[in-house]
Amino acid sequence: MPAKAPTPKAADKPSREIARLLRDAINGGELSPGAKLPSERELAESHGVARNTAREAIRLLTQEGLVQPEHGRGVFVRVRPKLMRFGRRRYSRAMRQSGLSPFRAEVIAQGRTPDTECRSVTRISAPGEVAERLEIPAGTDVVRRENWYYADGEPMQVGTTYSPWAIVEGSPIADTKKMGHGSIYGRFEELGYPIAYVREEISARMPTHEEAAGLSLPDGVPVIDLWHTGMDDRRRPFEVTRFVMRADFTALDYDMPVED
Amino acid sequence: MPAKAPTPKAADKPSREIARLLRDAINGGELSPGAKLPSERELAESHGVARNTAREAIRLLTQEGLVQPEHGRGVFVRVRPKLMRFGRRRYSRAMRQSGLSPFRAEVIAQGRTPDTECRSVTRISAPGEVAERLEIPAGTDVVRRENWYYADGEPMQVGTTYSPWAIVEGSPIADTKKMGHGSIYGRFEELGYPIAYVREEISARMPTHEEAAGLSLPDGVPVIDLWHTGMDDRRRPFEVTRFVMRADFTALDYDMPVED
DNA sequence: TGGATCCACTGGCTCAAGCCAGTTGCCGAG
DNA sequence: CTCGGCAACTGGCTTGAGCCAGTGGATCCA
Repeated sequence: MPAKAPTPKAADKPSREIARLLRDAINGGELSPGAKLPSERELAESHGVARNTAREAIRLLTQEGLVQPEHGRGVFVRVRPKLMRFGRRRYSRAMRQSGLSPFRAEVIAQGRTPDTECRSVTRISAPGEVAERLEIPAGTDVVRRENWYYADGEPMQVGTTYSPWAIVEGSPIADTKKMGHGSIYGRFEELGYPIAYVREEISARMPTHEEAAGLSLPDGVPVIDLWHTGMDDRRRPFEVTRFVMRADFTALDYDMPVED
Repeated sequence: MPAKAPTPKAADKPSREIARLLRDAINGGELSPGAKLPSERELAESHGVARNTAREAIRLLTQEGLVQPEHGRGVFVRVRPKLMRFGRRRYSRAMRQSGLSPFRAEVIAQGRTPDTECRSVTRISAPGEVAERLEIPAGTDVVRRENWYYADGEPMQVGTTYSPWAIVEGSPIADTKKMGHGSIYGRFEELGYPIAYVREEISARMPTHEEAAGLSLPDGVPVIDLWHTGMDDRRRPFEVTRFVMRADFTALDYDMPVED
């Protein structure tokens, strides 16, 4: 009869218990987005634990992306941004010249202001993962363009585009920073490479330090890592872009018919 | 001439410095995948810091997914699993009856053993995000099937499928656990809903506690959150599935023609 | 030989204390 | 009234200590 379970409650570790209480308060609406949590010291005192333990609870919630500490100000319930839906991830030839990339279109649709910046254009020898996708020998010369995409001034994604030097030599693609992403396929068409197929390979991971810093990512936000390959009507790849996107702002939609 | 920069090295916080050293050792190959790191106490002593500080360094690397602590054994360099590429995410009618889902195909291609388990089949009223996608009023009765997917016994993804009760009533879909995922579209076709279009909406995020526990996710691994909607030839949705997948094992490939 | 036990080792978690570094509002000098 | 500086907050990070809970090899007993 003594047994071992008078308290099935299992009274979790204090840090997890505090995290649970706060999580419930957030999900239950008692703490709404943007609200300030009690300070670490207050939490510690009110729960009768050391400050480190309260801190650990907050760390857990931060990792879950529920909450965001701001040095000197406090800990705030994260405002969940609307996901940017890069709607129906289909590519139409019309987009080719329009200069309206899926990114710009979506940002404008959300009533925000898009901005794109080409940070660098360089000629390098192709890294393995690029060469593979371009179906060229590793080490072949390629042009690398690094583009940053902003919404209301906040960086949202980085796209690094590679094209074989042999194809783009002499074209503005090879040396000009000023070139909207949307119109780039027009340039390729002039070069004899009309865009006809695209392939996208998607994975997700935690950002590296550099990415987290560059994209001003809060803790606990993963990135979507998307390799985009553009191919001509004979399925010859002529351009690959690696996008690194904030996962908390990004959703990708694909829509496709089922084949026979 | 005195200026302010005799030490541009900036001597980072000790925990970050230790993390950096370990990271370099891992990336540089001195510590190869599967290798055991020095214990927390050793690290602390050899760097002249408190154990907590060494611990913090390891926490950083864990969050980056570089390293995995195992209670009672040590901290190990993560073995980066090969991504499972759910190749060319196109759906062919042939798949309809074959019982060979993209998941099973990929796992077998990797020389691993797939397994699928239907954990529950229940009748519930549709949550908002399901109703929206099924284009039915929220609260309408739907059948919910929860499927778990394993490779070599390890859980890789969970798929929760919802279909309107009105459609599947009487069919094995509505009450049988034993039903391969691949063959489900055959059933729907019998019911007058041939699969003709699919839509997939993809985002990524950190897992909830339950998901992390259920999928035995190590710290610092995000999940891919994929809503899959199956539609018939008139674009009427009849089935939606929400997949939650380990991002460290998953890559999704889409291949599509560019429209005019 | 085979099995249970023990112990030295690992990470997990907490405590109490202290100093540093952003942020903000208040208050007093000009 | 304005501006500078201070003080009282906030989180960030470290220390050194202690106990708990898995792991796995050595050891001892039947």
